[in-house]
Amino acid sequence: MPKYKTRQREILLEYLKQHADEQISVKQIVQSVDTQEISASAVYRNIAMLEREGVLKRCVRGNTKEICYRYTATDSCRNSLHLSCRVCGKSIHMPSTVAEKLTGITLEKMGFEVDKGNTVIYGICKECRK
Amino acid sequence: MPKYKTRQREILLEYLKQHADEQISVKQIVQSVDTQEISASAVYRNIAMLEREGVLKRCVRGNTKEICYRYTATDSCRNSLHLSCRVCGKSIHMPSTVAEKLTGITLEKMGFEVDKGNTVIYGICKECRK
DNA sequence: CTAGTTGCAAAGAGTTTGCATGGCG
DNA sequence: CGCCATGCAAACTCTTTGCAACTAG
Repeated sequence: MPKYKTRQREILLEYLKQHADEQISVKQIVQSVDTQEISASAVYRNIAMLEREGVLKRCVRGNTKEICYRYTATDSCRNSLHLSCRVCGKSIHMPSTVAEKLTGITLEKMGFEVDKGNTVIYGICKECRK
Repeated sequence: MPKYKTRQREILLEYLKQHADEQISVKQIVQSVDTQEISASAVYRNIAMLEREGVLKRCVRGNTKEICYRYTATDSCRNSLHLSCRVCGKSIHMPSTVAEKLTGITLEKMGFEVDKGNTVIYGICKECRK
């Protein structure tokens, strides 16, 4: 939660919301947003802050060397497991019926309580497997 | 499989074997090995080659910004899921019987093939739940 | 001998930081 | 007005690359 509301922050948040389903790198953001509107350093500073605040979650996309972020303010993400394709970078929401099954097994067999909102399962999605 | 066997490569492979259980970044390697023995650029070039050859596997380490590698000539870690406790920080290895069950469900229900070596499930462990 | 490999230094790429200016509340 | 945020440019760090010298096979 930023202290002030600035035009730059609105632009950045708007961009992030529009890409809420993807995992994007800061570099990508910097290259996508209009540099006339928001400078690179402001992007970096804001991203770091949003990560600190828990609005963005750091994740890694398999086939690049870049650290990526996912926008997690929309609480659709908060309590569900996500699958992340290391090939296309897509983030897939796992239906709660399936998620409950997985977390149930983990709890039963391992005594481990899965934090769904914070767990990302990496692998290869249906389309990319073909 | 390198074409030639050089002293630098032996040093690097020796280092990697000794850290086979860990996920290390190239930066770490560069800082650890004796620069008198092997230059940074040789480390980078060799790591890239070993990755291409499948000897090293790129993987994700949760809380850092670095891309890490794991030596996978020994396939001990390659095929197992890990649980990470948010409270005590412990990393727990999940037995393959349980892991197979989870990945099986994910594949069946979602068509998603889980990359076990790269996935970390966050949550709270048995002891910390009490 | 030949082709792959190395070290060095320079170039690149991405990210962080210091500082003066600007703007939100 | 006070403080936080921004833009710019410089500094930094990590990584890649060009090139001449070296070396394994």
